[in-house]
Amino acid sequence: MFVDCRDCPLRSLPLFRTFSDAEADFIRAIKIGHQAIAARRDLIREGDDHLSVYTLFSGWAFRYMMLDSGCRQILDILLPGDLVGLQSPLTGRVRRSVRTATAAVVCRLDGDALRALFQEHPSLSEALVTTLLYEEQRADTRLLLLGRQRPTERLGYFLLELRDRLLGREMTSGEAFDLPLSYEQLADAIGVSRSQVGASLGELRRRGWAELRGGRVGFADCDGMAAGCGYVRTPEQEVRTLI
Amino acid sequence: MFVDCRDCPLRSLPLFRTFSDAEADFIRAIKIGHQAIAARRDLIREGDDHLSVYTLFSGWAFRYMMLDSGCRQILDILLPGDLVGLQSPLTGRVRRSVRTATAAVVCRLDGDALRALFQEHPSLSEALVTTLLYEEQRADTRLLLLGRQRPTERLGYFLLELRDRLLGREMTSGEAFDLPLSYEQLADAIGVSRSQVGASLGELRRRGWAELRGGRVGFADCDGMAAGCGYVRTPEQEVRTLI
DNA sequence: CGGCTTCTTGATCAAGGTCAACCTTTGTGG
DNA sequence: CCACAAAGGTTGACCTTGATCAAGAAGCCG
Repeated sequence: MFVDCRDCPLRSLPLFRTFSDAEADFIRAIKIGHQAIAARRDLIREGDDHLSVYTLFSGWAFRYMMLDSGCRQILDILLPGDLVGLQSPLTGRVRRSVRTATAAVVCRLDGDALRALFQEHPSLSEALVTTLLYEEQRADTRLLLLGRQRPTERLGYFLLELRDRLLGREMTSGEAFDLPLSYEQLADAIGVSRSQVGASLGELRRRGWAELRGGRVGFADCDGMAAGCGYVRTPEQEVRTLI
Repeated sequence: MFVDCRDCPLRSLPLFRTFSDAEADFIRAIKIGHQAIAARRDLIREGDDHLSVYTLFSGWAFRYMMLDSGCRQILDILLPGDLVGLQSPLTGRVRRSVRTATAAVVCRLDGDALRALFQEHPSLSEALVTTLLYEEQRADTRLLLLGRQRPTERLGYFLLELRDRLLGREMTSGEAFDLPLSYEQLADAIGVSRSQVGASLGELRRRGWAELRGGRVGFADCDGMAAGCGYVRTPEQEVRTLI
């Protein structure tokens, strides 16, 4: 499978910045090709030193870190359009891994050639910095969540944030979406135990906010849930650049 | 007080990337001037929409977020050389605040003019992206810490990371340093309660790793402490750019 | 296709961890 | 000398965890 960047269905989403022809040509030139990956496979392993950069084209994945004790912390959920592994070519070895949650397709880019972006496409590098700053904002919010929120609020926030990100990618209407994550993965993402995930899901249901059944989350009262979980929508639109 | 960027004592630290003459001229041109700030003052307040960007010149500060409940989470400690508030001019309004811990001096830059950096200094924008990716790595580690570590390890990790960052700035010999943070601020930084900070400090002392007395941390066994707290030194050298 | 294994969900429970509140001590500056 | 802030410790109440188990779903293999 080879999808020309011009025809990339992600690119037409209003979520992503529009490219100039020169920028599109550049990205197409450093694109190596698409690559299909099965579910639950590591795309990048801690300590890897390779130079590839990927864009998630379809499917779900997540970045994570492990402790020696075997504990895992999921740092972020990756959705289509997200850039994966930019660290390697720029900062060298990285201490985190990336794993698919579902079967996925990635668009593989030549990491070394990507560095020419800064020399040749200033607007694109500004957009990249803006995207990174936006990611930083999301990371800060996750930090607040893990440091100062109760399990139920963490889970509620997590689900609401996912919903908004999926809305931007037109992957949900907003009422419900398929959540391809197990209890254990949810637990590792919000920093609680598996049993706590069960209890928190029960509480979300009891309050009439949301429900997880058969791998699908349904939202009954987003506004109430957002208020109860301290969720504030951060507009993602027109901020992200798709490389 | 006005310090010419060429004479900036921070710039000569091996921690920071060396600048070309053209880059130094550019930074000097967008520098508005130094500004002294008292301890415990907000430099940036949540929701502010101003266009200034700062570099912390001397003193300690921290980024933080508040919840409606009044809970605070300290997101990161800012040390001399750190860039503050880059988000505002690029992404617009931000949801976090920056407060000084000690009396501090900041170097104020024209945020709008800073955007010309991408057009005019490609190497500098690559260095900036690398610095942001390095910050992301630190944020990921804090996430792991908050999600999956016990209070004592969180505190130990926090202190070891601070020590390494101060070493890079030649602000400590490595044996001890002044820590201008209250118990409450430590608690807000590592996501535990004040009483837990006391208990954790006691445990660090009991294990013969480190001790906090009179606002000064002393390290007795860094290697043992690093092993016990899961700390892995991430070399900060030659990664950071000082704008 | 059927039977086997493995994984996931969802619950319960005791053990242990954490918090907010309170108090005393220490140190600082007026 | 006093007022005030922070350090440092204690307590009971509450929350979270890890273990365990049973039922169901999903995947694998002959």
